[in-house]
Amino acid sequence: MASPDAPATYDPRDYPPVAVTCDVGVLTVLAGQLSVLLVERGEAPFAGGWALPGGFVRPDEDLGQAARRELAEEAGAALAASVEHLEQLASYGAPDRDPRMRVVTVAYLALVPAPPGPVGGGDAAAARFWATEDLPTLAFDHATIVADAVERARTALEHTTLATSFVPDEFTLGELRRVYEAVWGQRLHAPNFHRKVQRSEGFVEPTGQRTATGGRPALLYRAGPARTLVPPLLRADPEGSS
Amino acid sequence: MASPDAPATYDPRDYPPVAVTCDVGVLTVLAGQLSVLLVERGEAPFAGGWALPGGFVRPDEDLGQAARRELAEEAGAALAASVEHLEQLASYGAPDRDPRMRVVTVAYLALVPAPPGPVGGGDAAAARFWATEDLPTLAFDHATIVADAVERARTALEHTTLATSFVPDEFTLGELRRVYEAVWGQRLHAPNFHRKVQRSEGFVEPTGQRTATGGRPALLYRAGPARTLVPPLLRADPEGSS
DNA sequence: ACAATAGTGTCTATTAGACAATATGCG
DNA sequence: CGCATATTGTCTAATAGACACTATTGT
Repeated sequence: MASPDAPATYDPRDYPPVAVTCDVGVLTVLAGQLSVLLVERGEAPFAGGWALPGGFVRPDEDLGQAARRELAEEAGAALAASVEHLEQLASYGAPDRDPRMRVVTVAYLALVPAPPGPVGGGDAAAARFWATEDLPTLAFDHATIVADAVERARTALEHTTLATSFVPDEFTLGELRRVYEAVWGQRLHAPNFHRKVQRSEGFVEPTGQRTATGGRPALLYRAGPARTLVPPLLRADPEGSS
Repeated sequence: MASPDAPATYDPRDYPPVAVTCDVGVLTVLAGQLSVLLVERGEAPFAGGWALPGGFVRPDEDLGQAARRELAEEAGAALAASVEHLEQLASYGAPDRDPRMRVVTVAYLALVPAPPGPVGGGDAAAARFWATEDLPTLAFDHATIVADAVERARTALEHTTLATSFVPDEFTLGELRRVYEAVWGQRLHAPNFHRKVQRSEGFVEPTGQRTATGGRPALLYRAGPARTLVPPLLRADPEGSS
């Protein structure tokens, strides 16, 4: 780790202190909109502003553990328990990203099904989901982190089965399709989507049950064992090729 | 960042110190083998062992800058200058990953063309490329980081034009195909590869020049403006779908 | 009947993957 | 020539994308 013959002046103990935090971008699909969980800050800096849930990593805790703990503390145990997927997103460490001191944050991406009621129960003064298309001003560099989280989610849906993390245990293919439509921001052709999902080995498994939702009852499915989608489900036009 | 009402005991200044480092996995294709640059450690822990180039992030430096600086210091300016692509890979922060103290490392992935001569010129006692299939025992958790870097490179070649980072400015499609074969560890059908590359808008541009290499002279190409590959170039069997 | 959602059939243009064949250098 | 590598032609099975159509509920 230490450069083998770094000058003695670079003993880390001589450095100005560095803090390491974890921030979590919790995404869900709410009312047809890809949404992210934000908490209202109670203290400076950015007191009263909105930020991602997160906080300092404790001495004996791994980074992923810290992300889960902070999520439970700030957004409530119920929401933390509903997290179906948690992965590391990226780290952000611009020297001036926190006015108090040097802080490097390791950001995580979490996916949850739409919560049944209002979120809360955590320490934060307020916690709610915001449509990613209509965000308030965010503290620190959290707008960048959210943008990166959204982009990661978009590509994850192409190559993995993670879309099932946005729906309840049992779901219809229509619900799954609406997840794709919300995350990608584009309409999908229902009949073709139906077949492509079923052709992807291990993506979904029928339960045998049906639901009624105002039209013809739909078959219910469960997430299958596959984690990657072969072949991938590609967006029509990701954003140009260059 | 700070949990709005975290107990006062979690002021970061009270914590045992945390250090932040950057480690760089420099990949290249050497002698038909996907290879990674390792440096021999001069000091404890793991003195005499092999590790990724890297070191402590300095107070006023961004994470990516630290990665570039450490690379130049430990592997020589020539190699650092040949880096055609540098991206953040992931962060590693298990509490006991460094025996000296709590160290969180932000790992970067760099891609370079095969170096013309031996690497070196840096501070490290020794620096050389090792085939990723035949690595020595690595210090810290660097074996995990290398494995993640290799996996990232494999999928990057499917969806991006980054394969061109492994070859010189001007190259033949045969050289490009051999990069894919080395990184993916599988043979590719030359005629079909040739056409798929040319059909991918903006992947490569002909220079008009030719080379002779023992067979029919090949046309030389340059990297095109595209950064993403549409359609993607998919591996035959990535590793199963589940 | 009509609206609404689910699901199937089928056609066509495109593509992937395999193989054959040709091109052009070297000894 | 014979060998090696590059490049083009072409065929076939599979796929994507579009559209028409049928199915099953509630009002």
